[in-house]
Amino acid sequence: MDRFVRRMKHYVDIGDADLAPLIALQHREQTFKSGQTIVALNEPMDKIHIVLDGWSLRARYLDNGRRQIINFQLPGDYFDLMSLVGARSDHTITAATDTVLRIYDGREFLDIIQNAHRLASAFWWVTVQEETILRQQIVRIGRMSARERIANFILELNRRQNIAQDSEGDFVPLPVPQAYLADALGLSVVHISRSLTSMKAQGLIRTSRRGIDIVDRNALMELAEYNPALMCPDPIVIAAQ
Amino acid sequence: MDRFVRRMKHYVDIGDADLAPLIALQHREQTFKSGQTIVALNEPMDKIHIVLDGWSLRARYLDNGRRQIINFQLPGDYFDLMSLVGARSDHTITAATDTVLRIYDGREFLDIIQNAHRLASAFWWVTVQEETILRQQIVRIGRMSARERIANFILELNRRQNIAQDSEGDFVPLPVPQAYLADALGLSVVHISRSLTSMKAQGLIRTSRRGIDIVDRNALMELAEYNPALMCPDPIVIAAQ
DNA sequence: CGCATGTTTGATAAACCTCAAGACCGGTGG
DNA sequence: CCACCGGTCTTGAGGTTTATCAAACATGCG
Repeated sequence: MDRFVRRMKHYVDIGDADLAPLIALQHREQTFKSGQTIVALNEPMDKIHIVLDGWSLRARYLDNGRRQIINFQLPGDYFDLMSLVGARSDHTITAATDTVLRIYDGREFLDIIQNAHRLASAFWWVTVQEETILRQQIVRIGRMSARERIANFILELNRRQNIAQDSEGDFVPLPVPQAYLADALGLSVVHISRSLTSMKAQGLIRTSRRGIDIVDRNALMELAEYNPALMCPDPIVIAAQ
Repeated sequence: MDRFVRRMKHYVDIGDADLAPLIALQHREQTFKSGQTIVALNEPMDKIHIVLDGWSLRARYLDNGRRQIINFQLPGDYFDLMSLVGARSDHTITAATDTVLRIYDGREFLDIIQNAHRLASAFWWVTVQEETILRQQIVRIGRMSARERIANFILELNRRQNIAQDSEGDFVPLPVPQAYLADALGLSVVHISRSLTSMKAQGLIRTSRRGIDIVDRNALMELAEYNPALMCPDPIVIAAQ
């Protein structure tokens, strides 16, 4: 529950008392092996998932083996409004690494938040954040060069990671191969590799097997035209009724 | 209210009685000239907008004059979850054509839907649809060729238009210049023009000053890998509590 | 060590962009 | 009614970015 609670508290002034009904709500945990499907295309979504450990991803597959990764879910992420209205999934959700999920029943979850306005507020925030991330992804792949996309994406991952674990580090764990980056950013693996190499040569970042080190954050932010304020709007909570 | 109600009824089995509180809710109408800013970047969002006539658009601007249009709002569209939690806008909203909006106060709107679960359900559906549109936009610009993007986008506009006016036509009004298409699809105006020309030559579409005619829908759908079922999930309503 | 998986590098090709000029079109004023 | 004007669309030529293919190189693991 840890990182998830930390994240909600980051958005909303919510106390343990408010969270109690959620904690009391029945749930189960399930582990998925890397590559395993969590929610298949067109499957009715009636469960709420929360990532406890690992990364999952949303993606759509085109012919010619093309894949577009819509976004990644990091620990603390992953709650889906669609589950609350019982829609069918318009994309696939897959474990990007070995992943541990906490799973609630959508119907029961809905009952809880309908009667706990502070909690509802918190989940609206999560949904707002999710939309912001989608919009940012559109800007990235629509109008940015390869290097800009990568810089921007690294900074976003860093920001999300730091929120989830309440830290301030400059290291961005990247537990997936570069091919995943490619499919997220609409580029080829080869070009990702070349761009990373040039960014390393320029002293912007360092890479290792486990992730990326931000060396020159200012330069990276300039390259990425990254404005964290736009990614993480101030928590302004509408008081519960 | 027309097209907006029609749209909600398309998603949710909602009667006039359910809609009554919304209709009774105080609101105003406002007209924006083409190009006028409706919501500025970083402005607190405390109002709910509904497009009565015209198109508006969400966009982000980068340096070098680059613009990425995130999506268009057509008549009947445009409700923003962000307004309900009082977040600041992370993008600009602009009138793409002369536009008439119906505007509610976010706080009052929230009170209404918190006490009308069927109505809340309907708005969740609208939000789910919005997210679906964002995801589709990501797939388009991330992994599709220029012609595929255009084909896909035309079909989506056509679908949305048909839902809003409960029609089945093959004509897609396009009240904005091709430069807008370019900024939405992450392409240059020149390449948009060339691609449209080649699609006309191939007998897929016809163009006129006012819009695009779908000539060979099947071929267009194949080119676009377009699956309407993924764009418009079946309305499965969770019964109001 | 040998294998599978992932990354880097090189060479070539395709897609798309930019710049620039010309054509079209709708509206406006004479 | 015509001429002109601004905005938009089209076409051409040449350049840049990115993709593709293929091979070499690393790395982790049994």
